[in-house]
Amino acid sequence: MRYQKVPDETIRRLPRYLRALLFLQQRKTESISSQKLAEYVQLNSAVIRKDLSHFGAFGKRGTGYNVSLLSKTIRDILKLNKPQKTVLVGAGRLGTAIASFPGFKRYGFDITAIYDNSKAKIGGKIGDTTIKSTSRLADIRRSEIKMAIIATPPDAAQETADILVENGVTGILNLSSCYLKVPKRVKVRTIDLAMELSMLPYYS
Amino acid sequence: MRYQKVPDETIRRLPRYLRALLFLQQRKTESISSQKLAEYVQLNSAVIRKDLSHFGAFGKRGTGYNVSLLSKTIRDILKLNKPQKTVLVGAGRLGTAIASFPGFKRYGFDITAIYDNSKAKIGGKIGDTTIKSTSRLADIRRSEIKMAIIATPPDAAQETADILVENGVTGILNLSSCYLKVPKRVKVRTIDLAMELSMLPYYS
DNA sequence: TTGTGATTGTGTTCACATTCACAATTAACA
DNA sequence: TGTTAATTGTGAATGTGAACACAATCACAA
Ligand SMILES: NC(=O)c1ccc[n+]([C@@H]2O[C@H](COP(=O)([O-])OP(=O)(O)OC[C@H]3O[C@@H](n4cnc5c(N)ncnc54)[C@H](O)[C@@H]3O)[C@@H](O)[C@H]2O)c1
Ligand SMILES: NC(=O)c1ccc[n+]([C@@H]2O[C@H](COP(=O)([O-])OP(=O)(O)OC[C@H]3O[C@@H](n4cnc5c(N)ncnc54)[C@H](O)[C@@H]3O)[C@@H](O)[C@H]2O)c1
Repeated sequence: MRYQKVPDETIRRLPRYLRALLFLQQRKTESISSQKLAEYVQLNSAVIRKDLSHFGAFGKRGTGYNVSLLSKTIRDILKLNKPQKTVLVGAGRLGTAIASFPGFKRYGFDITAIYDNSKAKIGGKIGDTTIKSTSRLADIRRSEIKMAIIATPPDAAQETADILVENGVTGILNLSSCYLKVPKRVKVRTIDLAMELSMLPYYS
Repeated sequence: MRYQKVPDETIRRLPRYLRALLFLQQRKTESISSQKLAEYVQLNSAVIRKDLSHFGAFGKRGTGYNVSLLSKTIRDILKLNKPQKTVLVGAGRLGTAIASFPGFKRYGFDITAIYDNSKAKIGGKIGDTTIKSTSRLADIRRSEIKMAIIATPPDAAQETADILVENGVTGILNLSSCYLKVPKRVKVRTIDLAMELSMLPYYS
């Protein structure tokens, strides 16, 4: 697959399609038109068709897309078919909320390791997973962990990212309020809820 | 101010600038060039200059921008100068993490009301704020609350949004995994952490 | 006052993303 | 088998945002 050719915006939308498709699968819907899917995900139907066409033509004209085929295809594209082992660093309020949220499993993520640097937290458990000391963070090298979630305070985020990247992580969801410097091969998505909230009053 | 004229992307970036400026103010930095600011927020300096130019010319050529003036100006633009009273609906794991996070205050948000529909939670407290029953959610009409954070399960999100909008809310940060239908005058930002994470493996 | 070095503000160009619109294709059915 | 209605896949048109590049401006020093 030629990554260059596919727009970033397309990749960003694929999970939205997948979420809708998983919902439709629960409802035992067998096929769906781009038009109907567009309503679910609040987009123009042409966007959906063009997005999907980057990866081949798996719609049927006159009918639409087969829900389970499309769902499987998108999971393949996004590499979500095999469980993605994921590490969480920072078992604070936000980190704990994330670690105990069952919803990630549905998208193929498995939080198999949790690290924190607080004596009070190390050794404790979230669900079945024991919180380990960040002094052992480099241990992830010997696992198959490629994905990471950073939920530490901002001033610990960069050093955390450095260790993660050194030890095999190629994707980071960064929830701390600062930007990270990483090699080009590593993909970082930074979400600061305070930033997202701060946009809203402007429009009022 | 003519909202139409200013690109949405610009508004989305202003909070990033503000965050960097608040940091610089702590460091007692008096002025900053677009070039330096660009490094902090990981953007091209021309983007910053163009963004700011939509609202006037408050930079000094040869010197850069006055940090505290720019910070105040952006807060004015974003309407963050007066505390924005905010309601949280859904005091679960994510909601509790948000309600107990002190960082929102720095951007002018004040979570003055929390609602949940669980008997076990109603009457409890997060910090100084008592969790109230969603049956009383319409009470927010008599407050000055314009902003809302939805952290309920997805199937309760739409009905929650409807009540919020009916009672004066014009901005919603929606953390539940579904899209909301609201009147055009209401601005919604939907963040589903599972979606954000799902993009990452593609690039690995 | 004049020259110098830095930096803004912005017209222009370029790149990308969205929307339109329709020929091609399929399913259903008479 | 042929006709109809639906829907995809996609070239072309349109819209939007990012990057470039430089004249205008400013601080400051000689
Ligand atoms: N909670 C929110 O609503 C919210 C909103 C916006 C942004 N954030 C950001 O998310 C991050 C986490 O927020 P939170 O509310 O969970 O904070 P928190 O203080 O509750 O949790 C931080 C956790 O990180 C741990 N930690 C500190 N240094 C560490 C290190 N070097 N290595 C590993 N772990 C370390 C702490 O022991 C703690 O458990 C922060 O950067 C915060 O700015 C949070
Ligand atoms: N926790 C995460 O990491 C995470 C990640 C991605 C998405 N989400 C989404 O965020 C939302 C909240 O997640 P969570 O982990 O905090 O869930 P949670 O189950 O811990 O909390 C949900 C809370 O909402 C309350 N609630 C239920 N129905 C309600 C109603 N009608 N009105 C008001 N309150 C109601 C419940 O009593 C509970 O306190 C969910 O939609 C979830 O899909 C969470």
